[in-house]
Amino acid sequence: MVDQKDKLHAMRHSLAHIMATAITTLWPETKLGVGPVVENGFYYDIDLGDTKISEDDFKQIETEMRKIISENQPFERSELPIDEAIQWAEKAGQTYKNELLNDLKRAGTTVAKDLDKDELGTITEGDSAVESVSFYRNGSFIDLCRGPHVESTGKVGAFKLMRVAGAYWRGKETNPQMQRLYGVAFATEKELRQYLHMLEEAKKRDHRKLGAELDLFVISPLIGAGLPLFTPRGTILRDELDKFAQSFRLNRGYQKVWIPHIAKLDTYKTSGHYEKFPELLKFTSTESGDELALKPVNCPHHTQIYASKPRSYKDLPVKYLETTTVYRDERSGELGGLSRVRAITQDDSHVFCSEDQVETVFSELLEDARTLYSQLDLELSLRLSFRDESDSYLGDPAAWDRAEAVIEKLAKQFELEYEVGIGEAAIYGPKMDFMATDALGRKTQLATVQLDYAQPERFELEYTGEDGEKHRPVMVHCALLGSLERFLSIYIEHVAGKFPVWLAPEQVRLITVNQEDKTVEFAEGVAQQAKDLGLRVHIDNDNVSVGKKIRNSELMKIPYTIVIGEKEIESGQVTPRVRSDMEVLKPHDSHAIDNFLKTVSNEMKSRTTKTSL
RNA sequence: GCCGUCGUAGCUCAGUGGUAGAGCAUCGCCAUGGUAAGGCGGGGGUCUGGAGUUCAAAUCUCCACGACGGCUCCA
Repeated sequence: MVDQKDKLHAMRHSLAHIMATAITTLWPETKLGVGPVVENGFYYDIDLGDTKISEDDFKQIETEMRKIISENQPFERSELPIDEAIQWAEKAGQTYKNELLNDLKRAGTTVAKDLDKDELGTITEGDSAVESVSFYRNGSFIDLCRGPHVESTGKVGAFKLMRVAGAYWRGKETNPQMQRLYGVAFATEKELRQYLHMLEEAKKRDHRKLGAELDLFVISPLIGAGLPLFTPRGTILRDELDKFAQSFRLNRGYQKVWIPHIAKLDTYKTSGHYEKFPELLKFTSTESGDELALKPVNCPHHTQIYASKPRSYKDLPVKYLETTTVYRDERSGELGGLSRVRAITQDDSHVFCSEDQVETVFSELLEDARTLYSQLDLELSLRLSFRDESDSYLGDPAAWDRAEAVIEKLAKQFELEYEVGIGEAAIYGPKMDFMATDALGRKTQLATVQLDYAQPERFELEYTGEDGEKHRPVMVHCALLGSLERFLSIYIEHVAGKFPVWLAPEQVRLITVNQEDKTVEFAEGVAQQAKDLGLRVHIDNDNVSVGKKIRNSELMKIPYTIVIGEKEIESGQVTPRVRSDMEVLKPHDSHAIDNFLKTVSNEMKSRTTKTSL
């Protein structure tokens, strides 16, 4: 098994070399960057000066690659002293490789992050961190490379060039931008075809496509990019999800609050956001002269509710809950569908508590997140986001250490799978992020629980302790869904638009067989019964065929469709048509109308994903 | 913001320099129906916007805007 994985890795890596070989054959002036293996394939960064590769060139490159593959050139490894390697790079005009080699010589690494830390600025003659480097040769192509590779170019499996993208040299925005050519590769043609097929399937459940088809949200270029507008159906989804996520915390004594969406700029100067985030959206009120900003976070507002009166240790923990929208000026190229937007609605909560209450508050939220996500059928894992050694964090380092220790302890206690992300912390404290895995196996951060020692300090929050002294509370930030927008982008794709009954914007559709008064009146009666049970029901009385209306209902992914005609009016029985994905025990039974509606209503209340019809 | 691709009717798309098209949707008429598309007809486009080349531009060139895929960023 491990061998297979290593072999595939070598194939992909070898393909990166073969692609570089093809490109340097076609464009001899090409300067090469790096060409590593990535998930499902490989890429190579190249710089052709003013010439740009486009996807139209792929056919030519692929043809050249196949030529190299059919020649079955052996991959030969050789070792070169570092100084000779540098000479080679200079002679070949490979400036990027030259830079890498010099870093290797100087610091023994090419990892930019490590280099930044090191203060190994000078190279003394004859002294280097690395003695020699390895090269791989196939045909006339030579590349600095650690390997390993397959034996020869003929043994690389199936591949396809996918796309070309811009990528900064060594990932730094200030560096020149190179072109990155991505390819996918698998051991066999069959696996490649399966992968490409999976991509097609993923496209079908793209939340942007489903958002339009199911009439959930729209994005108007006039209103602006990254500012989605939710239709009546989409708003039902938002509200139901939000109600569900809030219910956990309401049960634990959280109290709802409300805040305005703007604040004086001073707020964010105090909180520290102003300094750190230039994307803060500010504007000036001409009347008062006050500088105002749209809120990029909710915590400062909530701190001021806390600070509005003296607090005793007996009041703690104080728990506020609010689903509200924050505004961030994300850069234009970063926006996309609902996953990155400029108006972000968070199901946010803030707890003000003493340090010895942190653990309880935190573990309650962990518990809730676990229940919530399992009910939504999403798998969770944890990422503990801790600080790195840079100085861009607020607050006392000793407090940070305590906080990080508490978080790691809880992660272990809950026996959740976790990884530690160094440098992923928020400016004011460490975080515990919940990574949800969706139906396509992709991991996204959704829920987050964050400890904060910094903001209570900055806003000078206090409570009076048992000892009669003033103490500083600790804040715990939490969003269980994260942002409603991003959550929906994942969730819509996870369920492919087939929402469980309790979330479906329309749960029951009544289709009339004809437009006679008798039929319409009967359907209206059924609809009213359904509404009385709290169900979301629509009547389709369009003057088209029954078959067509059934199809429309199926396309809209309505859980239950029932046809109303002579038979139903006389018998008072209906034969529900159940959406194709739902587990049905006895599909074509007929049910008394009120029993049917009650069953659906119970399914809604229990938030089940199965049907008991 | 940067690199690449794309922008034709509400949607999906055809149209390579010479009179703007199809399917679906919409509207009307006929058909009054039984579990995934009934029939016929009508309306709808400054071909994203602007400038240029040309006798002639949806089509070629440049600029702007927007969308998509990446990079960078993400409180």
